[in-house]
Amino acid sequence: MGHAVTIKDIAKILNVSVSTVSRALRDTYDVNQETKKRILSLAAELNYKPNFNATGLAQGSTHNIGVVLPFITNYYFSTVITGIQEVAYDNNYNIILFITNDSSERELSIIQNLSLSRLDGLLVSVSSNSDSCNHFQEIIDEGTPIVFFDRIASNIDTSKVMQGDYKGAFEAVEHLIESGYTKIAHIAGPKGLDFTEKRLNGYLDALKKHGLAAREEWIIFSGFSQEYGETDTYQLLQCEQRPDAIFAVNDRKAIGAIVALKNNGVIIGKEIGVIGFTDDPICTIISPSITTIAEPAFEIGTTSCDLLLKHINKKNFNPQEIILPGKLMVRDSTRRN
Amino acid sequence: MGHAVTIKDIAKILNVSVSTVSRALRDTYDVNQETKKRILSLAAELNYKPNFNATGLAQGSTHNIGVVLPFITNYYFSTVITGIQEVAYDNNYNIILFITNDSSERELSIIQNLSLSRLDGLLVSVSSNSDSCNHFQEIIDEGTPIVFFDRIASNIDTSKVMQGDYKGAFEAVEHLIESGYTKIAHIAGPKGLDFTEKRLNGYLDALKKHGLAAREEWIIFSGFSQEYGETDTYQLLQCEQRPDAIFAVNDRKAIGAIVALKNNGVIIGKEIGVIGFTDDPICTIISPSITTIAEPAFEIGTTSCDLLLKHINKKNFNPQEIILPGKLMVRDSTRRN
DNA sequence: TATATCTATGCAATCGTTGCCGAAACTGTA
DNA sequence: TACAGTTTCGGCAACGATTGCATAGATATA
Repeated sequence: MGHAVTIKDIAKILNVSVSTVSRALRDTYDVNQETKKRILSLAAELNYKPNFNATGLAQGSTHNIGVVLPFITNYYFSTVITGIQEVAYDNNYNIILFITNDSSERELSIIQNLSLSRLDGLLVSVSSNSDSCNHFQEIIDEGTPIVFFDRIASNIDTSKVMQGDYKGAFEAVEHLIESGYTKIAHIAGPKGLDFTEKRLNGYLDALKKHGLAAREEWIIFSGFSQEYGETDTYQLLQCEQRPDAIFAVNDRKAIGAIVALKNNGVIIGKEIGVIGFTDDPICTIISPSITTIAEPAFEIGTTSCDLLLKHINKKNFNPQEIILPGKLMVRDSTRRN
Repeated sequence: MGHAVTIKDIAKILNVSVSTVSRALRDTYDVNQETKKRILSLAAELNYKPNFNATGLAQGSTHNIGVVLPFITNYYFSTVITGIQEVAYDNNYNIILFITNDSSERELSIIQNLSLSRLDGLLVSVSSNSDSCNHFQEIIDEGTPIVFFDRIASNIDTSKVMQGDYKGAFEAVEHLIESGYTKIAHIAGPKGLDFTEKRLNGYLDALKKHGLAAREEWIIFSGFSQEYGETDTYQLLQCEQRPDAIFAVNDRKAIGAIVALKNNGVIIGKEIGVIGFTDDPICTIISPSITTIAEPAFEIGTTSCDLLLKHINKKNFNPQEIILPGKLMVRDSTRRN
């Protein structure tokens, strides 16, 4: 109904020019204290809200940032978004959500149809099967900053925020060793993926540091789902040398391991220890509760958004790569009694 | 770098007026087939993207819809959003996310600071402790349509999309009865909440239909969390007449019930059946797996978004209230052997 | 008193697009 | 040939805000 109040309305009522109103509102030019006060109070009274289409047009900035990610239906990503949203809200930015369903085609289509005029910057976690990242480079070249988080495009020169996969894995395995486990298996992610590698290396180096052997049959690469966790575990139970602990690349696979071990009557913790990665809330619900490395999802969101705002506000902000440490959460699945 | 290509650039290159280009691009006015073809192909070649700030300004519409909800870190809401996003994407709308953290103050602050000029419409699920909904009415009065989903503001005359709480509860209890349980308890939500009432009524009516008694001591009102589910269940186990089945108002409380029953050595399914509501993925992970009523979260998202688009596009679209049915998912927690 | 300086404000162009009005250029009809 | 009717298109004024430039009036300086 009616129409939203504009600076013109205020100008007419107060019998001043629109430019005066604009300047008073933005507190940046010389405006008589008295008139400024009148303008501000009338604006408040009329509940004036700037039209962002107009400001966007005039000064080339909207207060929107785009968030592009594979899913939001899991603990990790939804928590990251909550972190992003927190910083964005505090800085008066809005977030526009783009979900790729982890499909590179969808991702490409989203990026290509993106109306950059609507966005001041972009926060992205690339879909797992997208190989080429030229489309991101083009956006950066056109002047819209991008910050990558979690699943990064490593060949693009911009800020990136990741969790400490290597260190987290190292710490996880070291925890197993310190708890007295010595025959430690790893059910890993798909080969070739960045963080599969990093977590694998953390695992290997922890073993090496403590003089433990890494047997090839104890390392299984497969998908990320619970089902893979189960089948991987059944395979481990067939090994000539049966392991006494399992480091899973993520919590879902750890859950699969738990299920498989239970099905085989193995007493978890006592006979075989299990540790995961992520700290999905399920870890505390399932029995036994699962020891895991908590990923700093919320902080990943806040840091990424902070960085992006810096890129937006300082033209030539130097790209940063930030690695946030995980945190060991000790629970029942690695308690020996 | 450079600047995005505009309609003016195209006009200059082709030596036609901007209005002709605009018309050709929008395919709505009379433009010579030949020139239209030239314009379209040049636009494609130059990778022209309309500036939404400008179109928004000119015709008073952005292609943005706002989504206001309490959380996104749970299965239900993140799935709803995924549904919303799906429809929005297909119709070339973007979604801007506002998270209230389930706080009415935050909700109010968000709504009051909303720049309506940036939004064509709003999809909202109100925060649980917000009593007054005047702020929503004001937005509607100013001409921005709102569609409520899940947690609705019942006194506002606009479209609403909900799940079938009453029928779902009815069906859940009937399933228990058909499975041979006769002494059915209900661990409910907080008193006074809309869907606490509806699920309670479904429970009561199903009992009545089958000539079963509803004992007061078998109905416990408390919070929504797993912990409440546990304490409620301990309380039920103390009852003079011990129930042989529990209908939980949601899955989290059902999980609590499972935990409590396990702790007391009760064999779930055989001695006491448990049924939940939502179909959180945890239901299939936990053991025993939990029978539940699946809420149509994704469909709630798509339907709400569909409705909102109708409100946006037809000025006086008649508000509709849509109730989407849940679906019984039978699992181990209600199998008697 | 005349001139320089400053403060406070207005004017008008601009951002990219839409949409109304009307003018050529062309077609068809009498 | 004259006139009406179509097509096709250009001009121009919005939309709401920002901003460089100009200027009126007040004040200070000589």
